[in-house]
Amino acid sequence: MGGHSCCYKQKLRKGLWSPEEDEKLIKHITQFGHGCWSSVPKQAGLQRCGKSCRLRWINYLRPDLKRGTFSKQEEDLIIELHAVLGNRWSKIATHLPGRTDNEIKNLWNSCIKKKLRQRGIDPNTHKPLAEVDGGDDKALDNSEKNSGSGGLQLPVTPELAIANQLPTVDKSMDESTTSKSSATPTKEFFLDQFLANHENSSTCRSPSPMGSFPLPLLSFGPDYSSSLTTSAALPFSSNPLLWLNQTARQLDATPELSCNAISAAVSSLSTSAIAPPSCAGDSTISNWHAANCNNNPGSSVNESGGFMLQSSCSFDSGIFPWSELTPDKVVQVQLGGETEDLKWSEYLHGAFPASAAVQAQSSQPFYGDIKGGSQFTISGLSIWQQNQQLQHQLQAADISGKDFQSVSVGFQQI
DNA sequence: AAGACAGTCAACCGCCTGTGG
DNA sequence: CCCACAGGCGGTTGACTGTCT
Repeated sequence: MGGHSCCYKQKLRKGLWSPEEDEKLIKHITQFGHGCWSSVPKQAGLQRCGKSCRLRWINYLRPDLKRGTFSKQEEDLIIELHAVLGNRWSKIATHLPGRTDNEIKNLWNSCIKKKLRQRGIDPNTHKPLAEVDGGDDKALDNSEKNSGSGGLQLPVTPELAIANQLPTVDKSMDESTTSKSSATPTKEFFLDQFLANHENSSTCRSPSPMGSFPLPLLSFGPDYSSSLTTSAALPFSSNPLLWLNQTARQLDATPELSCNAISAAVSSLSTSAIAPPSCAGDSTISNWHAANCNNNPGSSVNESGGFMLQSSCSFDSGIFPWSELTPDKVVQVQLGGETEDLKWSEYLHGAFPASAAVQAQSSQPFYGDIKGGSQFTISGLSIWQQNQQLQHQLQAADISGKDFQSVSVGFQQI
């Protein structure tokens, strides 16, 4: 695009993608994988730059994408994650299966921000608006500018009020975030651990699907104010995130603090039976693990039992006869004993009842929104899925190895 | 009916980081 | 160490759409 070398060489198309372009890109990637993105447009016969192709694929054409509106649970989760991660949309997106960072970012800017303000909460600091410089728009603008740092911002609690007296929380957070050469475990490391632990713990959940979700105070339901008062006596279990924040802060200040102790505490957070006030019976969190596995699109975990197209199970387990789908081929889909006849084009547009059923069940529409009547066969999709599976297995091994290394170094230095 | 306005969303832009020569 | 390149990310833009007046 614009300033990128891949865009200099020839006149490249910009703007919206045509169905034909989509078709070309899908065909190419499902057959060959994307490999080097900069070579994709050439190989696929597209007058686009590689980055544009990548974006189009990631944000729109990928078969493991959810489409459609966000559920209330997803919105709550985004708010909670934003309170922890700030504007790191890609990180937030990894916790929402089938959602892209772009989608989440758009939702945040167009919708959630407004909702939070209506609730009297500053969307950037997650504090009551009254506390953000009088809560006027000017103050909002200022805080918005500061929000990009992804600082750890939490709702105001008595503990946080104390915590806020300690200096340079966000700064140290940012430094720890950016100075990746530092071998000392950072707050972010523990936050990641924290989140990861909860993702993991959600896979062996107690009967309540939300039983282990640890961010009760980050819920902005009507009982928000009551949680402010009840959390004071139990600094650890009642407000684990705050505890984590403070502990991590102590860690910054006192590196002699045992890393093991922190890790153990973080782990125990995930197993503590904290029931968040506003998320019971939520299916989104049921998919939290799947979100984790969404880093691995080839994974097929969906413990809620719902149909999740994001995962390879949809493609590889033969639920849908992808390889046989053609634009006008009639497909039979069995749902609850009833058989639905539908065309592939309807399939793509999510117009068949199954999509509605699936949507109702899991708040996720089927891969239904490919624009403009793209018509193509998807015979290569399972190949793509397999490639993805392989790639992500390799990546996962690599990442865990790196993590292990950095943790080891961190332990050595403490 | 038509223009104004607001909301949504796909796509672009520019910057940063990692990697390989 | 420097440079070029690719990929990734967050911020922003602009087209489109729906609603209101």
